[in-house]
Parts: sequence; structure tokens; C-alpha cells
Amino acid sequence: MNAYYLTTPIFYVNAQPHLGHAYSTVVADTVCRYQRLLGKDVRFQTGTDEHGDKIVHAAADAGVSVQEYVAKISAMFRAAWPPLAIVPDTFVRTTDPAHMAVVQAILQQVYDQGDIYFSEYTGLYCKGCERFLTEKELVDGKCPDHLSEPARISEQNYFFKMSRYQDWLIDHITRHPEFITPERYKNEVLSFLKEPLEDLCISRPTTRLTWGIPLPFDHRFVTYVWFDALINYLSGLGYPTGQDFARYWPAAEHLIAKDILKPHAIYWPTMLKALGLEPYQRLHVHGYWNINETKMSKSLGNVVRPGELVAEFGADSLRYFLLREMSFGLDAGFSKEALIARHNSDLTNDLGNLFSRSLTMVKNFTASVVPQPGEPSPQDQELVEAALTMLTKYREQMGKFAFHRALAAVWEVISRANKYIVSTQPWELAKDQQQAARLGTVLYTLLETLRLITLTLRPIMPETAAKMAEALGAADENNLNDCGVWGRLAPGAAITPGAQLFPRLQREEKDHLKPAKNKTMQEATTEKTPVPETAPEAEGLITFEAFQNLELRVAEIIAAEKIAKSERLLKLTVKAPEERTIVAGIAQHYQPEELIGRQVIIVANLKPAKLMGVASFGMVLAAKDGDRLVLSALSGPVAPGSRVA
RNA sequence: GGCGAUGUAGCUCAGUUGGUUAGAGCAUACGGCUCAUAUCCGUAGUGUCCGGGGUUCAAGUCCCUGCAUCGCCA
Repeated sequence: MNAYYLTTPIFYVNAQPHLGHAYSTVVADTVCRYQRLLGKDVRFQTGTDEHGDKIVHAAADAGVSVQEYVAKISAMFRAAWPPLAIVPDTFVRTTDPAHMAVVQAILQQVYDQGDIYFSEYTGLYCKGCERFLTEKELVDGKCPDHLSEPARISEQNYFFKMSRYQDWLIDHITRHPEFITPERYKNEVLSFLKEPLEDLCISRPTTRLTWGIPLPFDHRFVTYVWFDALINYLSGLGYPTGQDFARYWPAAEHLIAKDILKPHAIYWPTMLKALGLEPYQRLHVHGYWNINETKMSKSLGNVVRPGELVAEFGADSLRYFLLREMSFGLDAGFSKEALIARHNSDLTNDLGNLFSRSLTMVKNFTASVVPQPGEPSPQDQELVEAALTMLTKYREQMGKFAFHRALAAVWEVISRANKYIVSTQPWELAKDQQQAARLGTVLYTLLETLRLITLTLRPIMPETAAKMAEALGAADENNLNDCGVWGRLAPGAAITPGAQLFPRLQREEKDHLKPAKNKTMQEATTEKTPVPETAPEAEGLITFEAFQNLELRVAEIIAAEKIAKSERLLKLTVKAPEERTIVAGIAQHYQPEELIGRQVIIVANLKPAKLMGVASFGMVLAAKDGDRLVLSALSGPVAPGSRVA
């Protein structure tokens, strides 16, 4: 059994790729490279999820056909990965005819065996929302968003008998402690399963939704999201007859973010069970990146477009940061400052400098040739053992998806190697012909240590590891089992130092934003609702000075996305001229896509506030006209950040 | 409201089955070296280990309780 199959989620094409998508995919790429390093036959799959009413709306708002819309966003995802040195083997689109055929075949099979039934469901339907609301969501019996009373209507739909497999699932999870990791998510699932499981609604009538895969046994309905999307993990392997399916499915592992735990930990295994297939082997669940921490409001570093980060810092530096900074499974904070700090201290100072000083000494003291090692002293032996221990720890932690620990183990050796240089003082040895043998041993020990370090970095920082391996004359080393042993560098082989691995990054000066300090600021402006100030009432006149306290600026929206679980909030990234995040309550009036590129007026010195967990630095001005909310605008384009007065 | 997690140096976090003066990295200060594409090495710290109560010869580590933050569920 030498196969390994890992998937990322297929990403929903209602938003452009952001840091979260990039993290999932970087992790998957790293794990796949690691498994290849172990000699495994690896299949790495990602893709896009393209059906559903949200997509239809997004396309309509963008003024293009649905097909055109999904093709465009899907292509953006596909194009997002190569710059990050991510190389998937397959990229599945749920609109692929082959995928759709598999979904239909599976639906038919499950239907024929009696696990899908037709039933009527009565609920409160809001026409404005185009969906059923729960009692809890109502305010005074009305939809809080549309202020209208939802209609009690009945709808017929198809349901998957998920409840039938509940006991089996509990048993399976209990028997296989690694089925869902980290453990906290397993516990969450088990606790959810203590309550009776409801059957899963898997259809939508075509009267409400046509953008989906038709049910093969009833064309009045299309498949509803999860039953379609999850099956990509099979269809991408050529299920049911493909050789790849037979080969890779028994080794399947999924990687997801915590927001889609339930579909993957509950719906999916029961679906597989119903199909008579083995469940996947493991489900790996990771947390979120918090982009703006209020603590750091002084120096905002909230860029979330992976492409921009790569352009600024390089793929390897970003990959290293993402893997080193987050404890897999937990949330972590992202900021450019932290990324720069990691880059400069871990990469430039520790690793880059160690590599540079070691190779320069080989160049200057032993004519760029791997020296002949002599009998190791206890001091040498200590470093040798540390390097070998590193390999053991590294494998242990990488296998558990504990990338930050694996990297900590590598950096421990990097640090030891730096100390080793100081205590052995090769430059002193080089001054004395008598010490030539000793010098050779010291430099050889360093080179070997670097070779092993390079090996561990291959999955994490592929480009850097390739450069290092090249310089060491170990470019063809690609197997941890064979090469993860001491002493493979051949004395006499050439060493070729290259350019600096990690040029130092400058800390950015960013103190545009210190609104919170201005205590004279009118309290009124701290109002969180992003509704504009209305014209002052006669009694509420303010002085010119008071007006001047309000810092209005032009901001250009460069990214927008819905905030999960919030009906009305959008998270905007704007240029004003620095980048900042602003949460605006306009989700019911604007689609994220249509906002990109727009220039609006913002209150730039509003005290930062956290809305639905997202820190907002400012407020977008908009006009309120009855139920409508219309964004502020300028009569012509201006430079982002221009002052409005 | 129910269940659960977390709360340790300025920052990010380690702290195994309770046991000598509570650790690492970053940041800060001072000193040293020079092979380094401009670093590395050493030294120095500071902590009511969230608050309160309890078990114990002994608790950051176990129990109860309060507070804060977060997650899942309703």
C-alpha cells in the first residue's frame, strides 16, 4: 500500500481566492510533497464548487451568464496556485460533465436501494430571501431583513436517509480515533451526534433553482449543494471504474477548514456508507486566520490576497510563515509585520546566514570542494546526533500535521549549527596548516547538517530547498528514507555557493492609522452602523472644528466578501491609500463582486470596532432611502486616499 | 440556555502521569567574535502561571466556583 490521496475542499466560486483558501492548499501541497519524499505514490486534488443559487445571483449581479461567471472565477482559483508553488494533480469542477454524470449515477444507485425518499416539508418561506427561515430567525414574526411575514408553505423534496447510518457513524468514529483530527473536532462531532440525526434534504425544485445537477429520477428537481460537491472526491478519481479510484481511494484523506466540518464528518461518511464504500481514512481540520487584530490597529497589515503576498514576499517565505505560525487546528493571526519578522529572523538570520557562512568557508578554506572528514570529536558527534534526532522529530510531527513543531525541530538544529561554528572557529583552524584535517571534519559536519536540513525543507519551501540542494551538489536527493542518513556527501565533490537565499525585508512604516487616540473626536462618529450622518438638525449644529475632526477620505474597494453568518455585513478591503479592512452593513444591497474597483467615501478616523468578529477600521458612507442603501460616490475617479472636505 | 475549549514573561506560545530556584522564540539592554550576501554567540532580566476556595507533605499541573474570550448546539 504505497498510495496517498489528499484533497482540499473544492472552493465555492462566490468569492475570489483569499488567504484561507491559500492556507488549505499550501498545507495540502506540503503534505503531498512530504509523502512523495517518503516515496509514496501521491494524488493531490483540488477544484471548485460551482452550483447553487448564490452563484446564479452573483452572476446576475455581475451581468454575465452563469457559465461565464463560474468559468471566470474557477480559472482564478486554478491560476492562484502555481505562484505559490502548489502543484495539484487534478482540478475538479462540479460543472464538469464527467463529475455531473457520477453524481447522477450515485443518486440513482442510492435511490434504487431505497435510501432516498420523497417527502413534504412545511416551513416559513421568505420570498425576499428565497429560502426557508427558522422560527428563531424571525423578529416579531417577520423576516428581519425584508420586514415581511414569511409564508407558511409546503414544498416537496427528496431526502437522504442519513439517520439510518447514525449509529454506524458513531461507532466508526469511536473505533478510529484518528478519523477526525485534531481531537477537538472529533469531540465536537461526537457531541453533535448525541442528538438524533435528521435526514438530509438533497434537492431543490426547479421552480426555485435550475443551476444544479438534475435528479436522474425526477427532472423537476436539481441536486442540492452537498450531495453534489462532496462527490467530487470520488469523481476526480474516475469513480466507479477508474483505476485511479481503486488505487487511491483506500488511502483517501481530506483537508478542510472548520466551517465545513459537519458536511465532511457527518454527511460524507454516511453517503459513502450508503454507497457501500469504505469511508475516507482521515479528516484533517484547520482553523482560521484572523487578519486584523485590534491589538495591532496601529500598524495595519491586512492584505489577504495570496497573489499580492507572493509578489511581495515570495512563495517560500509565505509558505513558511503559514506553516510555522499556525498550530494546525487552531486559529492564528496574520499580519505583514509578523510575516516580515519571521522572514528576517528565521529565514534571513538563522537559516540564510548559516547557509551563506558555511558555504563561504568551504569556498575560501577548502577550494569549494567537500572536504574529507576525519575522526569526529564529541563536539562534532553532538551535532550529528542533533541532526539525526531532527529527522525523527520531523517525521513524527509532519505525520501528525503538526507543521509548526516539525519546523521548530529543524530550527533547533539550525541554531545548534550556528553555535557549533562559533565554538569550533573554522577561521582559526584555517590559519594553521596543522589543523587542515580538523577543519575538514568541521566543514564536512556542517555541510552534511545542511544537506539534511535541506531535505526537510523540500515540502515546505520547494524553491529554496532546490537552490540549497543545488549548491550542495545534492540536487537529485528526493527521498527521505534513502537520503535521510549521515554521510552522503562525497569528499571532493564541488560546492557552488549561489545568491543570498532570503534578502532582508524592510519593516513597513505605517502610521496612517491612529484614530483611536483622538479623544476629542465626536462620540457620534463612533456609531457602528455604517449609515451616513444625516444633515444636522437645526439644534444639532456642529462647529467647523468639530467637522474637521472627521477625517473623510476616498477609498477604493479592492476586495469584498460576505461575513459568514451575517446577513447584512460585508468585509471590504479598501485602499485609502493604505490598505485597511472596513465592515459595512450593505450586504443586502450590494453583491461583493460589484463593489470591486468602486471608489467610496469613508470616515477614516473612526475608532476601530469589531463586528461579527471582524475588526473594522472606518466606515463607508451611504445614503439611506427608505429600504434602499446607496453607496457614496464621486463624480470622477481620484487618487485613493484623497481627503474629502 | 446546554455542552466544550482556552486564559502562563511586553508579544507568540511550550509546560509530560501534581515534586527541587516556571521554560522557548521574538522584542529590549549590555558584552564578545568576524567565516557570514550583514549576521552569529554569550549574559541579563521582569511573570499574584485569570480571580476565589478546596484536596495534598507538595498544584501552572487535580476538584469546586466566579470572570473573560472563543467554538459547537438549541
